[in-house]
Amino acid sequence: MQAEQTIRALGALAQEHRLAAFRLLVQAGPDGLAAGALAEALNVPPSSMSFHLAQLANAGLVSQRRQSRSIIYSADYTAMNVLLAYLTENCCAGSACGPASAVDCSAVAQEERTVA
Amino acid sequence: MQAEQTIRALGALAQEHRLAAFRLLVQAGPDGLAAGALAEALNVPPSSMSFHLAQLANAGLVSQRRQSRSIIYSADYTAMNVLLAYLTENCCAGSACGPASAVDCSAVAQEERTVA
DNA sequence: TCGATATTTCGAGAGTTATCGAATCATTGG
DNA sequence: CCAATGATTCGATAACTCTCGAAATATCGA
Repeated sequence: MQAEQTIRALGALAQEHRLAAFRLLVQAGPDGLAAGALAEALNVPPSSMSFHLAQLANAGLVSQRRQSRSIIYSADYTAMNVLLAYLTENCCAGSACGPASAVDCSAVAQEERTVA
Repeated sequence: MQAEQTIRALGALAQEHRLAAFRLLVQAGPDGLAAGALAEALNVPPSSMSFHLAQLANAGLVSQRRQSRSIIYSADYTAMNVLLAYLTENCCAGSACGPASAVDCSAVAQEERTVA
């Protein structure tokens, strides 16, 4: 069941510090960032950061590797793509969802535009 | 502050019943579905369904309108696109975004650095 | 107006999540 | 081996989320 995995990923990202950490990791690229660096950047105590990183890892959104004394985290792009693919499919209901930017599902919603 | 809104949307979708409900609403299109129909389809008591629909509405992912005795919910594609756009931008950060995915983050480079 | 139907609000209980200091574990340099 | 460094686990607490029955609200049909 794909929804299971999707829910875990969504839940993992649905938190201020975790979303911020993931963003930093995405920007950092494959080199990743150490747990401590993330904690400092986000101004979160190490134990709290560790808790959040564990959630992200559990959701499969980040991977970790030890480098000397540090533990380096890096974003798992594949997992993120799986998530985006699921949401895109379930957002666009089979119709076209702009592959180039994922920002034009609007065309699908006939005139249901409730101008947010 | 875009991250705020993103977190609310992610949190709203990060729940079995709500993700399922949203999926059904997306499939239903602009016509939407009544609260009761969703409750029945998902096998969830009406009061529970109401709770979840309120969360989705609060996150701006669905809109509601009364039609006679029923209250019809429908997916807000725009909100979903905003969410996807945010995730896409924060997923791709300049590097290629996975191949075998329905999402093609290609052109979306690193133009984040905007969140407060 | 009354009764039936569709939904929401309220309230209580159970469960989960977030926080963070202290203790613990792992690795390295000397 | 020992001290220092970087990170995690533990434990307690607070805060939030989910669940769902009962009561309240809104609408319709007769």
